[in-house]
Amino acid sequence: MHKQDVTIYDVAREAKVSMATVSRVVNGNSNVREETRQRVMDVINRLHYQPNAVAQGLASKRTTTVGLVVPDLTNLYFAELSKGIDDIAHLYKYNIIITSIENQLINESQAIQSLLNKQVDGVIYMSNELPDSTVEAFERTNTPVVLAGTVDSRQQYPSVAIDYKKADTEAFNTMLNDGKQRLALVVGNEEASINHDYRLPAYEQFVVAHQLPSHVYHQRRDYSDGYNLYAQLQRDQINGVLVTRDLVACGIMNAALDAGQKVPEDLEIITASATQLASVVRPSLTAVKQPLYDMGAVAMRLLTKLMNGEKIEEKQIRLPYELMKKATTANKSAE
Amino acid sequence: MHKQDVTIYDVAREAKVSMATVSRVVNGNSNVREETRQRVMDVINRLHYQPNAVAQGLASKRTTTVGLVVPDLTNLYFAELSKGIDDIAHLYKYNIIITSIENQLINESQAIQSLLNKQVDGVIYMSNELPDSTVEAFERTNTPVVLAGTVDSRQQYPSVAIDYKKADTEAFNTMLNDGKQRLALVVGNEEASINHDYRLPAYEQFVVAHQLPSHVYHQRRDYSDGYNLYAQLQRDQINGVLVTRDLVACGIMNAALDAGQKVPEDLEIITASATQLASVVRPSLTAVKQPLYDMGAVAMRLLTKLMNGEKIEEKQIRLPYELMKKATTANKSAE
DNA sequence: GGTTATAATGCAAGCGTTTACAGCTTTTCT
DNA sequence: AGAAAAGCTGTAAACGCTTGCATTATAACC
Repeated sequence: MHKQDVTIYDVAREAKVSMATVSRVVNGNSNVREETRQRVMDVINRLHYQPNAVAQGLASKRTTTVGLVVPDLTNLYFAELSKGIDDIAHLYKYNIIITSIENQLINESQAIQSLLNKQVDGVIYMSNELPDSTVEAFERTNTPVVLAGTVDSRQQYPSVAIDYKKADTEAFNTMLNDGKQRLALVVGNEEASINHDYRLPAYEQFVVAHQLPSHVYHQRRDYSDGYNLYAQLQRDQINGVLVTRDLVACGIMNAALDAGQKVPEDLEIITASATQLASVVRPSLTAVKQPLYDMGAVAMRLLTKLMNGEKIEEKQIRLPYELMKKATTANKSAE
Repeated sequence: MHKQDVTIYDVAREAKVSMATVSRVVNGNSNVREETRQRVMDVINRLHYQPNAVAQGLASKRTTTVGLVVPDLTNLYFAELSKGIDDIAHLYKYNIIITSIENQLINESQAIQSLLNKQVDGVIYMSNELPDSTVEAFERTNTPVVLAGTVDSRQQYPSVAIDYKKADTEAFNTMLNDGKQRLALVVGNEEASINHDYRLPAYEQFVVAHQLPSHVYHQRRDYSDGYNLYAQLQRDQINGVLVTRDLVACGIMNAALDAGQKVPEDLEIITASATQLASVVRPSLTAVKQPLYDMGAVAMRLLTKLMNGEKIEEKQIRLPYELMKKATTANKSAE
């Protein structure tokens, strides 16, 4: 039914050279006389020849394609990371096959396998969990993997992130300085490495050090989770809360506002991963601003090196973050 | 350096059949004796054989991959569409190569060409503009294309959208009924088909019919554009505005709130394409709720038919939308 | 039981490239 | 000028699969 019709062979015939030579000019191999190169280029342009990347992939065993594994396309955290990845990927002429795994571990295996069957040259993995089955599939195919905005307890793959422990501690300190003594932590999955290895320890250490009560709420993932959680926070007399996801933070904030509370006076809310969202809602949320775009970009750059066979010096890359305080804007929308 | 090592040939040898037979069982061809099929399957599992999709693609001329063209990954409008597309694509076993064209017409050509060189079986195109060069590339390769959440004046490709003209008119009517007489329209690119062919005509028709002044603002694409536009709206004494993008709408709203105005009492803001964002900000925006997920899903389903060579009856599909009024919530956050 | 249809398999030619390797032409050097 | 080196180009064998066609095994029929 479709697909191109002009092949490297057609070009070769028209230009009166061999396929090998055409291939060389297409791939910028320098072993071609300028005159020949020009002649071939002319034919290429005249015939609108475009190399068939599938055939190239088969012959060269490189597809110039990378896999992007992401839990949810509509999660701005990952979307902003992806943008950085995408830009650098383009720069290095890679295409991106995107695979969303939607937290259904059931068929993550299938999705990953299908990705690998496409012979991607590398994978950027973004998700709070990296199942064994997935690691095994990566190992089996010997595919370079980089984690972006993601950490894994195995520390097997390079990962680009921020220092979560430090950031969280700074956030708690901010609230404590604001006089909030009843601090809470709201996370998604307690067992995810990011929480298990960083956020929870940071929190526990903090409350112990300052002799504060400990309140951790987990399995809060979306807006309504946050909204509904507010009642509980109120019962527990929480007046400062660090929330991992800003959509959840918005839910909490709106519930608080709807209940007639003032933010941050009555309840200070800090989001541990700010996206577009955090800067649009009012009153603005205090936020840990992770350099998402840069994290994605660095991760992708790292992957290009791995795909090139270069060895990486430092595998666990931690980028600087910013804690953006927005305490005073509260009254702007309330006045 | 890497990649799998067990090929169809290994399986054939181990199972004492020909490659052809292995290929048949892999592809579920029914012309295989059950006993043989079982034997081959056993070997496949034992050897962890996985077909090389690149080789399959070359041999069969079908890659089971579709291209997704999107302006910006972090734009929730497209992200929500993409989610619908992604789900259906998975259902039909297609992988997705995503290409963001970031409004830089400069290298959209390159990006599209690179996508087509990968021999995608079809493309879903989402963007306000469909340049001639892109159409030519599609035509040259005879690739099925479906537009999602996108319209094009050529009406050459199937498109899945809503009835923008009707939706906009309904939005203007709502504002008029609320007593707003100075209505404005805020769009991105005036020349984009969606605006040129639908939104602007709808607006002009409406203001003429009701003898209202006409105020159109264009080239407003992001949050700060909206925020900065507010001063102008105030100068023009606008009290009702339809904004195509909700991020822009949020900018306008926040500027209005910062200026001490009440929304919607002093300025009614309706977003013509609601995303997550519209439901999180306070006061909630009145919004035209497009069924983005469904639009994506329908578009992808349509594409599977085209890729299958089926003919499509109706090319311009218009799904129902919803106008969600949120007038009364304004005081919730203001009290 | 011999014929025919039918199901199951194998053969081998692609699919459109890349890439050793070899061979031929120039250059360069002495 | 002749030899060695370097630069160009072509030949042909992969790459790992699909698929039309031929062939053989099995089933069905009278």
